[in-house]
Amino acid sequence: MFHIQALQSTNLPTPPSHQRRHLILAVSRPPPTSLSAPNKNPSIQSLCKKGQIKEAIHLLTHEQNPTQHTYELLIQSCADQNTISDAFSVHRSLINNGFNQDPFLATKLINMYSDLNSIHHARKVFDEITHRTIYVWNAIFRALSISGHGQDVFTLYRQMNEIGMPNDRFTYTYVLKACVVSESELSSLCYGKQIHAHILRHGYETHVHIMTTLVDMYAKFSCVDSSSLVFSSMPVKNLVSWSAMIACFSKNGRPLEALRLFHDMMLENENMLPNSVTMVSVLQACAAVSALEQGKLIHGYILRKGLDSILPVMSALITMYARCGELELGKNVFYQIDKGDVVSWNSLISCYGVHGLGSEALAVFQEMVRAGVLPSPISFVSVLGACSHLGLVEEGKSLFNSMVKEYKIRPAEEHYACMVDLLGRANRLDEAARFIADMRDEPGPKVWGALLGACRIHCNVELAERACKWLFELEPRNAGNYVLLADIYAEAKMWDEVKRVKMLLEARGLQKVPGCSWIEVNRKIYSLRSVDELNPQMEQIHALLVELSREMVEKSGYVPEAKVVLYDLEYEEKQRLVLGHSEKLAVAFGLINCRRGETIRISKNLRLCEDCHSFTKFVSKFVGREIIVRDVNRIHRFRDGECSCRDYW
DNA sequence: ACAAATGCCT
Repeated sequence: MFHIQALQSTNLPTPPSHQRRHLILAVSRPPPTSLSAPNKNPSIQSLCKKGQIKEAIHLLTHEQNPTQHTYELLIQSCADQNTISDAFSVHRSLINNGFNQDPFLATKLINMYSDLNSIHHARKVFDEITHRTIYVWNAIFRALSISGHGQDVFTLYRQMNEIGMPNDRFTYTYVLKACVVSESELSSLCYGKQIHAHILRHGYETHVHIMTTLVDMYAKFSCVDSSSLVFSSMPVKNLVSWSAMIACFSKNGRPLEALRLFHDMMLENENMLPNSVTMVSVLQACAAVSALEQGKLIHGYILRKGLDSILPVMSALITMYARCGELELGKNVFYQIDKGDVVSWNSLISCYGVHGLGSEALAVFQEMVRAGVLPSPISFVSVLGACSHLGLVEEGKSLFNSMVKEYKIRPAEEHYACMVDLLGRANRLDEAARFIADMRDEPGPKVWGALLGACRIHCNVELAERACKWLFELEPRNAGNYVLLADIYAEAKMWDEVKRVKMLLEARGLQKVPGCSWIEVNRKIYSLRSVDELNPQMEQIHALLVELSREMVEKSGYVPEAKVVLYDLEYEEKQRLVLGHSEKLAVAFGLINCRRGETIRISKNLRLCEDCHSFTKFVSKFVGREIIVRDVNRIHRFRDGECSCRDYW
């Protein structure tokens, strides 16, 4: 028997060079056959099961003949206990006992290191094993995908095909995952499409797992129609497939289709009961369209099925109520939670955030810290947003510092963007620009976008141009940036520049995202767009708007603000275009169709424009109704000619 | 004998 003394190195299982010769000898020895029954070392086994990994390792050092099964248990235990130093001890011992070329254990080791977030060591195991079974290949694909090393997966996948190693059904799911997490977005979608072709060529087009992963892959690239095509082509769909497709619609700005699909699922499959994951996506769709009645029905279902003990469901409920304008209902859900996690706390913080209650959001953040819940990066995004809304520059700066110093959270681009927004909104644009210049990381599109947004508020043409120089480079296909710049030029009456930006937009084949508003009437949800010919009431809606507008100008002093339209058009023409904004259509639709006295609840996919804001204020007084509009950021509650945002949004 | 798909808070 070969005896190799235990290695001293603490972080690497690789032996020093003078021992390699022994190792090679060890390698050439066939792995010990497990003639010995597994219960030969019952104590290691039982210690592993109890999670006492340190004690198990101690016994291992005295064990004369550890078997493959012993190591399997030890490796699993290390992964469960999350102790990497113990993992190294086990790995070293395994090498010393001649198991380092055992593919079964290599698979286990790769998975273990992956679970311990140590992709480097997982890769080392893979590189050093010479006999790579399909399990070993799949394990490294899984590990690389989870750790975000998509490019490495593609490289290895190509190697695997070159040496003629056949893929199996597991390979495809991992490689598709790699596309989603990969570093460079565009090339990954190309890869995804290629893998899709491989999958069809190998006859997996009916495989539920693989097809569902494909649906999700396209969803993550916002290729909603591709997801939908794959989904429709599936001869067999299970709950996960349906949930993936519903989530795809919810996450990609098509909430109505998410809700429709959910209802189709329930109708077509009597025995397919939605689970908590399905419910979360459906709640997100309700939130997106402010479908309060639908949301309440779902809430009832959740209670009946006992899904109200599941934190993600509760967090989604809180958000749904808040985004529908029902702060109190959202709070109630939060206080029904037994023991919340950081996500449910974040939900409550953002609950106050969308209602523009910055001080309350800050207070909840402090309460969360006092309750001993560690704030997450997202907690800071929310709370910095609150500071920005309140104009609390110093408070925001100190929170940012404590995030880095106290909580050791490395600022992500979102956090930098929050700071730029904070400074920019407070009309400290120069300081914001200096903050960007002093950043430790390369400023990305979110940061420049925040600066551009602030420039719009304060009409700073020069700085806006500087931000756009970067933005047009970093995300040339984001139409929103062009529109914002054109808005700023229009505000400054620089019509030639407005035209120039418009032409640039067209030359690049881009269109601004069309405005869309949603409204729920009698538990049915309607969407309205300015170019909508489908709504049978469109003529009635237009007539009402013209009449309202005229009467409010005469009787209550409403002044239409046509400046929000980019083009250098005649005033009358601008008026006509502005009256066609989707939220005004929705207001009129609500006035026509909602019961008297009922609150009109509208949601919109973009930011509320100034004229619509002013118009809705006047309408609320003129017709004596409460109107709640949620735009991308926040709630506007219009009552008696006033808005809850106090004209600051 | 080993391995897979959907979701909460920005």
